[in-house]
Amino acid sequence: MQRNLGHLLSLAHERAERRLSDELAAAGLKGLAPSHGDVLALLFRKGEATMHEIAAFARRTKPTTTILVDKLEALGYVARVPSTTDARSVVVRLTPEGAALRPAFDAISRRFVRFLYAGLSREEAETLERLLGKTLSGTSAKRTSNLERRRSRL
Amino acid sequence: MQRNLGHLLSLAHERAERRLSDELAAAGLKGLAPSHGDVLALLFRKGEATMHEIAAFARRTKPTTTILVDKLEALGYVARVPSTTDARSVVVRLTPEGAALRPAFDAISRRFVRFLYAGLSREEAETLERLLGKTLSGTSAKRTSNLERRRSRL
DNA sequence: TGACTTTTGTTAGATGTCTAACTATACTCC
DNA sequence: GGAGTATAGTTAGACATCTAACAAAAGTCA
Repeated sequence: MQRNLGHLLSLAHERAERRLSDELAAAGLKGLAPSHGDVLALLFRKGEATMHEIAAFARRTKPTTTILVDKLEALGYVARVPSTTDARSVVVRLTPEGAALRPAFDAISRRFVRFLYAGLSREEAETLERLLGKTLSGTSAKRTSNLERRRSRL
Repeated sequence: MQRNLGHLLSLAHERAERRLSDELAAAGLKGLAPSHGDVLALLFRKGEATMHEIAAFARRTKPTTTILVDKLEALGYVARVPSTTDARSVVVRLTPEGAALRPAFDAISRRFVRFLYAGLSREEAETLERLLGKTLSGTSAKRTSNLERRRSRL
């Protein structure tokens, strides 16, 4: 049990998460977790997104997404706007304060990638990604489909 | 950001955790999380352990370990016994009920390993482990040392 | 058109996790 | 041997996360 794949996966994942949290904190975004970063990353890319889209992108459940966006909204980085095309739907947009985070975020992202791949040659990195991808195939990789799976059991 | 190592690591880790939770639930241990499994795994191996040893093995903080053991104790699987050699210390032992879980645990463990390595040849598995290990080196891998690091900053 | 189902998002409650702070015991060293 | 430091665990409080249950709007279809 000591050096198997499960253990290595845990270690690697925890290491990555912690690094990201530390980077976020160092950038003055002390309260933010990696998940909040995912939300912002999507908004930087798309400008705006519904709760549903954010949940799918960040691979979190809808309740979790609600809380994630609540926090970003409380911090003034995003705003909820009612959708004009679907009254059930909420559109989340970056505020000017949120948009201003982009340069810091891009820097964090670059440093994080450098951190992750440190010590690996390009070929090793590709092999690692390929093999990791291989273990993933065969199972649904999206959180959403996990939810569906569970639901469909009933 | 979409197919990088960080993302793959998240997916692989979440997939593994979920599988383990599902296995635990399927074995009738519905309330138990993978961390509880780590505690039990150590006790199966060593018979008994202090809170400190459990924390190190499971790579959780001491408060988390307290709560983990609280739950296992409430479920009747372990018991806290005061240490005879160190009055500060607590020794955690398996109860007969806890010891009875062992066969089910071993089965889960075997199935989990099979699940993790499914689709990988032996050579691929070794390569994956080696590369994953390589990304890990250079950073402290133990949770405990993270705590130390933080403390020593002050 | 109206009933049934699906989808969107929130609320409620639980849980594992963390940091900070505390108590109590053990260790160190002059 | 007593003061200062280190170590073992717990408590308190916060937070991200999940499942279950809900409200409201949209889609489906006879």
